[in-house]
Amino acid sequence: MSERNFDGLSEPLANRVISGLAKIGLALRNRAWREGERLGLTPTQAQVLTLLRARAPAGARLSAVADDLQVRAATASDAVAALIRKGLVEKGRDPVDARAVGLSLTPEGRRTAEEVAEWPDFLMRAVGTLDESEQAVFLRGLVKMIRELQVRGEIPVSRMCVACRHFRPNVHEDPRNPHHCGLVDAAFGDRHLRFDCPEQEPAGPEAQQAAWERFTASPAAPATPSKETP
Amino acid sequence: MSERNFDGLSEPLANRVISGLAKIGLALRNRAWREGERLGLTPTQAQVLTLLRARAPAGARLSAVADDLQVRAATASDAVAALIRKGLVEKGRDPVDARAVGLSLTPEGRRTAEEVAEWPDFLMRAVGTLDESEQAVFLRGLVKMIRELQVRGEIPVSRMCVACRHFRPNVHEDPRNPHHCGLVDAAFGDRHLRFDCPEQEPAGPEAQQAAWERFTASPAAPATPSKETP
DNA sequence: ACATATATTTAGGAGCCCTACATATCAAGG
DNA sequence: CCTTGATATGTAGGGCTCCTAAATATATGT
Repeated sequence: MSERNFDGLSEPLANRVISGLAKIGLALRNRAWREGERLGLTPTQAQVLTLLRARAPAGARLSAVADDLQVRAATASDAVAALIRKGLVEKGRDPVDARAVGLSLTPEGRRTAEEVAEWPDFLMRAVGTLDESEQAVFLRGLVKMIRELQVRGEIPVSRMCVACRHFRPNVHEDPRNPHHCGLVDAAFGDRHLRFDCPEQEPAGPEAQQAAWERFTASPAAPATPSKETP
Repeated sequence: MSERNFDGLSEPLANRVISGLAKIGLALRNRAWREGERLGLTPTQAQVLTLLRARAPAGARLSAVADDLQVRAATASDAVAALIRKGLVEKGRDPVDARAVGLSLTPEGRRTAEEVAEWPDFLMRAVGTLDESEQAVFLRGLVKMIRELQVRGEIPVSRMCVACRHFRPNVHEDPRNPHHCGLVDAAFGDRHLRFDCPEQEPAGPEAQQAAWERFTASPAAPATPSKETP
């Protein structure tokens, strides 16, 4: 009677995942346009402010901004010029390399950046409809995808835990907090993994690879305790 | 000694999820800029082509395009004008409403749209690093988030399974295929949920709510058999 | 010192995205 | 039929986003 095979007639699962991600990406950008109007900011400018806020107080070079935003240096230069016109960003020459400029937020830029940081609140509620373990699995999935993109050179590397020299995955018994951060000397779980940790220090390629294998070896979150007993 | 509490010192989990989603959204858009150059398309134009491809052969009105892209009608009009100049899109008056324009792809537009559909392949590989059950949980999470955004009016409603009158969640025993689609009369699972099913017919508000409750009542996929042992 | 590489800026061009404002058309009511 | 108000689209103008190409200044290596 009714036993058709949906797996046969539908496109790969990954297609649907991507279309969902695209929908959220679109929502984020369009939200940024609308919110930005209140503050006189465009999405790109807002991203620059956010980046400089994350990098404060050290600041960042123009080329670092361009890299992070995945645009050409010329585009980044435009956006920064607009922000300087608005009094939100300052530039100063880098003492060690006179070609480079060091960008930093003005006090008003700092205030504005704080406001920008609240834009994604509308998504917070949506993420909040997932229970904690769903969120953890979801985050782990994002980490896996983003790392793959970074390894392939599709997107710029960011300061992820999984590429950090202090990251020691799956070293604890507690299934909720199996990993360890050597820097703060504390156990943590998938749900704590960061994409942009200010303290991150990249590990060497082999160490990174080894940690990655150990990280991905055990299935997911607190779902299944590992098979191996040390 | 070393038992610090990471939950206490880190930001809410949802923040990290959002920052990951933002990274992927950024990657998608910047990828679109770069790929678009080959075909002489901008991201917005590409989205219009993709939408018209999905809506073929019926076509779509300009206002529908604007809605879907979450931009003002004027912006959509601009983008469409560019596509018409390039010979990829045609417009004809709608027979029932002489104010409206019906947009459709030209043969060349159709070809171009096929190429555009392949852009997200770079993400396919990234999604592919998740195993099937991870992907299913991930997709389910996206569905929950996107539905929440739609219910709140934060993003335009799309033709999602979970809002369809043919959707009957959790009616089968098979944990891999617990749902049923009344239209094709077949069982399916979380991994088959669509965001833009061409056949979707919206259910009434109460029916939608009831289906949603039944859908979210059971935890996730076959991913977490934590307590029950078959 | 001299070529080459790097960091940034400028110029020019198509397009994005908005707000206003202008048309055309529909749907109702008188 | 003929206003009135809502709807569907288009035009104009402005600031920005993006790009490439080309200029400028500085660093680095031989």
